[in-house]
Amino acid sequence: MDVRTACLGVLDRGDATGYEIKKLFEEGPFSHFYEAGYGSIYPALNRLSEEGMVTFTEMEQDKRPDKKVYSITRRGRDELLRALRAYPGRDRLRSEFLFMLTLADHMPTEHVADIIDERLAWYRENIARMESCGEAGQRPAQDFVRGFGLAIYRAASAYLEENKDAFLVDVAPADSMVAD
Amino acid sequence: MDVRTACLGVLDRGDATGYEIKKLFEEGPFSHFYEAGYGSIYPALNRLSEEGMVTFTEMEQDKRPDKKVYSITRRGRDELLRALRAYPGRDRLRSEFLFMLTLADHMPTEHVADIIDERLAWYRENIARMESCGEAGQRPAQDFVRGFGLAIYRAASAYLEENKDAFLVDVAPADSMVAD
DNA sequence: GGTTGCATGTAAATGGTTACATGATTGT
DNA sequence: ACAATCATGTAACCATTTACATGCAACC
Repeated sequence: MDVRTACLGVLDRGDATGYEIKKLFEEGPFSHFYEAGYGSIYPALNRLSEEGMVTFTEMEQDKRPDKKVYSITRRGRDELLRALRAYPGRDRLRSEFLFMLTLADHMPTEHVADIIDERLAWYRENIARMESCGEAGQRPAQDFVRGFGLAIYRAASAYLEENKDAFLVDVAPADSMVAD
Repeated sequence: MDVRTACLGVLDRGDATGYEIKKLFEEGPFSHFYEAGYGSIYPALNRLSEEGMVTFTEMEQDKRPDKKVYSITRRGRDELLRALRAYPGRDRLRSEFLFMLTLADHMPTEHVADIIDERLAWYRENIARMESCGEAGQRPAQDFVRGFGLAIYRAASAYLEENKDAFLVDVAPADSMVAD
């Protein structure tokens, strides 16, 4: 699923600017399974608009830069529905965090602890954000997916909290390898 | 973390061919947080070897194609250690599955059910594979990361099992939108 | 005076996927 | 007869990241 389709998915929920789409990806209901930068969103919106999948209205604003508010068109919605008839491809995850932990025996124990603590803090923040923003049943689909993300973040942080100390002890003796 | 570094990480555990590295990514202890195809692994190994990060021995085999067994060098290990001194970047996850579920109200309920069931089957397979292969404490780091992956897969499949039916009912009335 | 938020974009570089090419052996 | 496993690679294509460019307002 490329940025193009993801933008159609966002615009299906309501009109938005490129800037807002980015915010939705990083803070809204998509944050835990999607992200994209301006460098891919803006070109995607331009292409979608060339193809007639979206339209936009230019809005002048007071004391703010002009903005383009995008709306999905009939054709865009058809395209989206077509994508929804298929089966989803596999998730693709690339975790530098887990990769590094795999090699924890080559790192000073303190650094391993730092990395895990940082990650725990990140989970806490994200769990809090996801719990607060939009608890009330807006759309069932949204709630279900948010619940899924929460369940995973909670499991991940619980695992780290429960096993972190034992792990650090297990890995600690290998510190000598670093001093080598 | 690009394929280059990931290959160094694998080779740090022991010598391997490009083919074996791919298998480790897709079935071994890296399967739940990394993947790469031959089209990126082979060029990465060639580059690493040009740079002196790895060496290889060509092995002729009976009734099998020749193979190149790669070993990490001193320089390669230094490079790897350098990468481990940094803090990991964020995980990047892109889930077409969750994206589609977000738009479940545009899909026939049966299709949603199919997708969820397929995903549940996938979790079951992977949980089984991860539980069997290498339960015994090989290296603590490996175990810890495997345990993390398992915890997450279990949480994900539990969530789907527990909430799937209610979700399908909640989303069902919107079927009319599809018939539109 | 510096940072953050709003707002849009481009160009180059990176990095990865996909499709192709080859070919023997083993299993169904 | 056909598919899968072992084994290595290239070339074209694609998508995405990163760095850059602009500029005002609000806040600290």
